[in-house]
Amino acid sequence: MEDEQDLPEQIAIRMAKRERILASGQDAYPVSLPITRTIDQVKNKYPDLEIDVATGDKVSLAGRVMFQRNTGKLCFATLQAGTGSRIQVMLSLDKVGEEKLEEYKELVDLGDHLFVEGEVITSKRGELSILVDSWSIAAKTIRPLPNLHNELGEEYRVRHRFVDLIVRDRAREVVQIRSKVMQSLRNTFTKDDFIEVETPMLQTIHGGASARPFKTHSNAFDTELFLRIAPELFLKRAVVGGIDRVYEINRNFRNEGADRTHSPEFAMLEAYEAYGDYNTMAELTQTLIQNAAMDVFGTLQVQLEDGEVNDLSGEWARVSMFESLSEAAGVEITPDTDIKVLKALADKEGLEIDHPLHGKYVEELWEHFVKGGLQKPTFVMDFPVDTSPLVRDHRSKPGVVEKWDLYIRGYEQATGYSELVDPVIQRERFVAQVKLSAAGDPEAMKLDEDFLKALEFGMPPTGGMGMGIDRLLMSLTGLGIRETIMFPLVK
RNA sequence: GCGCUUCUAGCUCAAUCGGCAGAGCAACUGACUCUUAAUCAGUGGGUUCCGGGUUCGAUUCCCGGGGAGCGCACCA
Repeated sequence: MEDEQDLPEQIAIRMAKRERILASGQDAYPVSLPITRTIDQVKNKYPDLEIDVATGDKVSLAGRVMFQRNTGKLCFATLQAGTGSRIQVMLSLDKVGEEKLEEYKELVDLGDHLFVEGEVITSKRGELSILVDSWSIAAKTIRPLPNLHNELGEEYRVRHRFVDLIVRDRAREVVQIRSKVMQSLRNTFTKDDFIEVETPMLQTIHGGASARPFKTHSNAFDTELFLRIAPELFLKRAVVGGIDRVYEINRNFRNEGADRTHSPEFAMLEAYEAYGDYNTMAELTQTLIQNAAMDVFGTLQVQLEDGEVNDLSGEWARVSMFESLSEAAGVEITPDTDIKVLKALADKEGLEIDHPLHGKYVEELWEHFVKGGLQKPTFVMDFPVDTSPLVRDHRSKPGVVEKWDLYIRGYEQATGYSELVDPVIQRERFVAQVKLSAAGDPEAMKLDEDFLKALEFGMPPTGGMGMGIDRLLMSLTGLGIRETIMFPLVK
């Protein structure tokens, strides 16, 4: 650290206090403290004491000083636990003595962790308090907390999430909600006999999705490696190996733009079920999300940040992509519709699409005409074949594949397939992707020989689904993605 | 990647048609044994994001760079 002269005033003063504590033979950062109670335990034990009561109950506890009200001979402070619950402590001249009271006033700042021993009482105003017999510093804070009476700025919140978590209840709450949602998802899977695995994040060939990857280099293998854009191809290898019900919740990395709904690293859930198909995966997905809402909020009418309600109840609608598009566009559009007709329609609607694939036009037109109107949870079924290289052809409808996307409040929330398991067709699809890649599409998939070899050993009929965890949190809270991720990337 | 907006004290924000940079909270000194955003009196605290230019003088105007926010594009 720089010279004390150069430090901001408040930091220099606190550094000096730290020195004073150490010089007096005390510890500014003791390794352990004889704590007998948490703040929550005390509050739960005495929910409604009368005014001015002395319980005779001696406790010792610690917390962060959030408010201080120092007077001549009786000082008040509010301690906060990690849970956010708070309790008042009182230091009086007759209990702690003149020397320790002075020392308290001189050395203890807002933000410090304070340890106190004393009796549980209520003040003359009726507030549950600890009447302190003795105190010591539990951890000295060098930097001042921000002012608690204004909202923190957006950038400060994200760059100093540790401070945000101290001062803002909602920040702590979101962390807890996220943890509970993860737990609920895992419970649902466990009840359904799925097992959780972890597959490689460093890959020699990236696959399983259409996206630009992050590249890195292995010194040991002297080779280029990619951070995974999806776990899909490894989870399918697991299914080939007989892990019939398998899922993974872990991070994916995509070298794309970041905005309110996209983060370069994001948590992804993928699940595969042998002898399932895209219908059973739709049911599973609905169950996962509804269970999460019930487990975390106790309701399927989820209250969002802006006051709106996200209604997740009932059986979720299923609509066909081509049918819903035809209806909204007012013209019949099928997999056989000439691509020139699609291009003309796109031009007429002011869409700038320049892509060789028929399916790309269908998807873009669908997003233009239909997507925004899908507020209630809706499975959009049966996608174009040429944009879905890992999905099997529809069992009865020609020209489409058995794939759905789940939309909630206009956002893509999850996707599900009847997986393509025919190694010959899968090879053809990869070859088509390689041609796109050669034609300059940076997101086209690469041909993965090892994955094809796995399919050649026989993959059972399988349903698969993938869901963005951060997106799920957004649907359940109405927050932006950077608020659902505790430490989002900032430059 | 492109466009618009923004960056001032520890935090949240004012102000300047280009002329000594302000407030609230926080901090410091003092008073106060029932406060709770304690109160009262007083005090200090700034590379106005960085670099260059114009100017007697730039925090303000211009150019370049950086961070952030919003919109568009791409994507989940």
